[in-house]
Amino acid sequence: MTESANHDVYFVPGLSRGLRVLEILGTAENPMSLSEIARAMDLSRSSVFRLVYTLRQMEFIKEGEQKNTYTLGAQVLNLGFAYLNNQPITTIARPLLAQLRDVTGVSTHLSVLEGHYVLYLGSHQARSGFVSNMVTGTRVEAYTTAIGWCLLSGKSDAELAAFCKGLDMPPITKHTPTSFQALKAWVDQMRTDGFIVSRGFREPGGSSIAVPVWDEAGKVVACVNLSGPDSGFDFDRVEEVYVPEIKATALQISRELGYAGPG
Amino acid sequence: MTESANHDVYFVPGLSRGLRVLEILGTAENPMSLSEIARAMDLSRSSVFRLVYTLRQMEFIKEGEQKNTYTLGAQVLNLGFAYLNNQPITTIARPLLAQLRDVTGVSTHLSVLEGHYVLYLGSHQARSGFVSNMVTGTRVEAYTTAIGWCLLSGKSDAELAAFCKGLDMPPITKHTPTSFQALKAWVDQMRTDGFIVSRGFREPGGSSIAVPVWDEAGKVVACVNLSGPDSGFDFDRVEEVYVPEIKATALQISRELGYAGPG
DNA sequence: GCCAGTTGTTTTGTATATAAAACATAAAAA
DNA sequence: TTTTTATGTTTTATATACAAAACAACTGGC
Repeated sequence: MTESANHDVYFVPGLSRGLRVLEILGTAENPMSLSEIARAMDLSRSSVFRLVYTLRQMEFIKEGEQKNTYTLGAQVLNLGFAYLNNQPITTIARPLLAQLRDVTGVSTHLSVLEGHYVLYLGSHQARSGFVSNMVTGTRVEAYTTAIGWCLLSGKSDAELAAFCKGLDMPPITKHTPTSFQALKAWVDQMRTDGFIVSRGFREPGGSSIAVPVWDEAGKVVACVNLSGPDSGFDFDRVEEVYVPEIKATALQISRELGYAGPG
Repeated sequence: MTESANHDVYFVPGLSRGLRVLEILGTAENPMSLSEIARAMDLSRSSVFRLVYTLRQMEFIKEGEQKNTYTLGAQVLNLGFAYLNNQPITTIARPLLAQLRDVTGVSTHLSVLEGHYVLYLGSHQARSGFVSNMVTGTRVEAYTTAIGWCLLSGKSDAELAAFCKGLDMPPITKHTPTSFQALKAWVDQMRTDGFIVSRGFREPGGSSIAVPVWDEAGKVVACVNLSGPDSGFDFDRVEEVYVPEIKATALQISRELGYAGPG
């Protein structure tokens, strides 16, 4: 992230800086002026001028309402959705997740592991009641949620240890694992049960059920989950209805990915 | 788009090329090798090597399944959703569109005008029946759809003429306007009625109802629409139920944007 | 085995992207 | 008003990003 560390021979500063301009405009909630960007990046105005000039010509940024201010342009949306569409799993899963939502009446989500984070690729919100604030593109620290443990269940113990190495794990709730051993305990439970039910593990009052999706090599590549506020969950139905339904959906997605193993 | 035309003094080639790498990887359906990218861009391998090196360090691209191949990285998703979140209208509209979907039982969409295209910012799909393939990020030529005419209804005739200038308008269906005059006729109808009903104007068998959203300056900034296959539409209810409901939703969004004009 | 073609990587002289400084304009302060 | 401060833009000497060429590693064909 820090640019000053990148003194590699092959580094292209113009590109790196331009992308940082986009990131900064993305996190800012208001359009920024050229000088503001320059200050935020600790770069000369003349350099930022050229970056902005280039980005504007490529329509990756556009002028804000005020003159001489800039926001992200629609072009970046194209890239974002190109990314999603390049993940074949999203198009496979979309109708199946909608179906699962309709059958259960609970919000459904598809997510993958990206580095140390759970990345939500798609959601179908419940028709009524409170809806989850997890929308496509959201990121959550994997070690803090049942969905994360589900996604980690495909890793070997060695890989899991590597995953934890250098990761500091502050607790979010009293259920949060704060060490490799604690995390492994959750992951082990997931491995043996084949699913995991979270009751307020990450958000007090919020529950979810997570199940893994496998690819043709038998690897865990994604996670399907139901989630919502406790009030929207019928806990009597969890084991008999929800779990079989979500497992069936996850298996169908896995099958369409080429998974040939057991359900 | 073509790079060779950009010999401006202020242009930053490294940035422009890097973004083109992302665009190319976005449109490719398979991960690409360094050499493939170089050929697609008509650039030396050594230059692409440096671009790829930089993009990889910034996690804007990542290695594909095969070695020495690359795909878009999750970082571009961040940018895409940062763009969406920077559009305050999306967060305002989301719950209202979901509500409208529930009331009418038909898929609802929010869209804006981006250049000559209608850009879909958000959708809530119908619970049953066929669902529209319009998902967030989709683009459609504005002149071809009722939604486009709705978004254009805020422009003056002069602006509309400028919009048409240099735009070639091949017909998609027999309803497609192929000239400024024909387009203006549709837009005029939209202006007087305050809504527009499309029956197969763009897609045979597909219908939609579109209504504009205004901002605090009274400008048309977005369009709310219901759409679905004819089979899912109850045409008897259009004028009495659908139109009032969608108008109410659009007005509420407009109000939350600060619009103070008449409904 | 050999050879030819293709790939990713490294080197290097030179064209050029760059940041400081100068400039122009506008807004704020005195 | 004049002065000061901040902003976007242009210039320019210099540091450096670049493309060609050379290289190493791999591939497929014979």
